[in-house]
Amino acid sequence: MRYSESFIYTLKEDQKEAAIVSHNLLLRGGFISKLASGIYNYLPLGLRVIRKVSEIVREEMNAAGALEILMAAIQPAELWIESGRWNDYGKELLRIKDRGDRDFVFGPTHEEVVTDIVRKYAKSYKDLPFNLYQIQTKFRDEVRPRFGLMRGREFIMKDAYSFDADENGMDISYLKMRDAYYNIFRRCGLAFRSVEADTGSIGGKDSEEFMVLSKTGEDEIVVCDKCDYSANVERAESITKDEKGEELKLKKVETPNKQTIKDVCEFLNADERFSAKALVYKNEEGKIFCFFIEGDDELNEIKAARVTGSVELVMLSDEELKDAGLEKGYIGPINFPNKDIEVICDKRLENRNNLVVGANEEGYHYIGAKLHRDFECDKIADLREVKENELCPRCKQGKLKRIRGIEVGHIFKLGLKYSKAMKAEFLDKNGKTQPFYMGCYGIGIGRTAQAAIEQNHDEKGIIWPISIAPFEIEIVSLDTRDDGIRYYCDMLYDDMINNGFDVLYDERDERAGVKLNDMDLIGIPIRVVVGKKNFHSNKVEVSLRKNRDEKELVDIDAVFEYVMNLREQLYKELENIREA
RNA sequence: CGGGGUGUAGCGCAGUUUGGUUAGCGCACCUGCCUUGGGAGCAGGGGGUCGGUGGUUCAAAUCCACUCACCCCGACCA
Repeated sequence: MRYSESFIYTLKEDQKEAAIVSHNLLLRGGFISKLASGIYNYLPLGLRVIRKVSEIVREEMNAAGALEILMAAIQPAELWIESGRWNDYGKELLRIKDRGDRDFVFGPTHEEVVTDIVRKYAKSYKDLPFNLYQIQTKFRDEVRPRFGLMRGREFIMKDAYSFDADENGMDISYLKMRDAYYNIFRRCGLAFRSVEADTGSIGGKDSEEFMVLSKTGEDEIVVCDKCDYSANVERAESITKDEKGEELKLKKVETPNKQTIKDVCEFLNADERFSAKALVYKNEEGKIFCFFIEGDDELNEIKAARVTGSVELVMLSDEELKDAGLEKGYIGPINFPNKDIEVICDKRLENRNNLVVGANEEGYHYIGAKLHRDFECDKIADLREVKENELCPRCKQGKLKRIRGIEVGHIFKLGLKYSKAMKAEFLDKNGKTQPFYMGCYGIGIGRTAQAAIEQNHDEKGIIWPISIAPFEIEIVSLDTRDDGIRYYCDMLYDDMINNGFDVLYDERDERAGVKLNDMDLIGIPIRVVVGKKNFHSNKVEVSLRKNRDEKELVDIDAVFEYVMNLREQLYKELENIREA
């Protein structure tokens, strides 16, 4: 593409609306433009990147045996009612009506539609397994869109759905996708890691998220420094060294005006780890739960929601606590005052021989309390948030670290959830009707592109991995009025284009600084600069975006080959990128 | 949805506290000259009615009310 014939508009100044580098650079480089909150237009440069990422995804999906389809973006409400998600999905689901007042949704995901397609056609075990995927625009009416393409409301996603005859088959399909994902993110030049994940509202059994490691990531993940254990904090577990403590007699003590765990423990001269604090939540149906965890632990709300089978948990207000008959600051598990509230204890409490707990009476606590001796609860579960440096639950030796990541992909084993709800069935060898075992696999295309910038940039701009750069090579002509230089540049450009390479040729009548700075901002990996300075000695300058200090003067006749080698080398480097 | 903040030209901003001529600056854009290896210079020029609506006033970007949009922090997801 010749620059003068392109549609590239760069900005010198940082964009106010961008809170993170990658968003700022996408805007400044003229890759995207905002239309509304969380809704963006892809300009030529941005679209090229989206296409590059999509193509890598497509190649790897196809290589894994998946079949590309394209489903309708607008879906009838009936399917969502059938799956039960018309109610469960909530406000994030964009609902629209047609002229006949019939309900539709703009698809945020396609489990329902794909299941509907499959149940119509695939009737025999002989058809299985298969995996259908698409790359398509989705819409989720996020409460808080932010960071450009990172969390848009309208976004491009690759979603794949596997169908198998049995659980074993599903596991194999899942592993195939897992492999494909490793290939995809590696080819995109990203430092990433796959982590155990919570399944969230989509439901299902196992699931893993693919995280691009970045300080600005919205997700926190826990990794072991010895083995390959890694998990989203939402689900991470750990081994803690438990001291049981001395077994003491239960005793009620006065604790006037001491409501927080810290105050109480200080007052009683007790270790916070030997106390149980109460956290009271209600779920979407208004059902109330009281969780007891150790005084210095944090409740992991995701785990808590899963244990209670809730979609969402909200903390009770002071007033609601009072209405429930609970004494704020003094809530304890002994003689718990409200039988309608489910009481759940963190499993760590089982290991303590003496605990400080509230007495359900203003101004009093118990000391020396012990689970199963002095009190019982409805459930015991893992409720706590993992802390840094605790022991790895897998190798039992490494220490856990908390780092941040950007979730660019997510794979799930769905099992029978949708096939049962929507009666998607086939006949097995014995002529028996069976529901499909399903899996679903997503990749955020735009998010992946932006994550690449977050990971690869400097103060001048983007440093694209060659595989997803809008162009692989740029030719900058610094003396556009010199006939010899123009003739040479035109030739070189034509040569490269005719050989199928992606080249941006800057032949604008601008000063050198303007052109070079624009190119640095846009971030094209290989740069060829042709100017008087070297051209008269039959040389041009070639350099890489990622290392501008190493400029090579190449003989004008050898440039084509030199650049082709560089290009090949850059692609090869991607193959060597390891999982972070 | 709760909390905080911002809306003045395509982008970045000043002006608003204390109402008062044709609303200003930088970048970008157009014309000409000049310049051409890291965002040049000179001269000339086009573009906004100050997010919207209503009000107060002789007079509103500026004061008041309502409203909309956007951004940031929290609970959800690719």
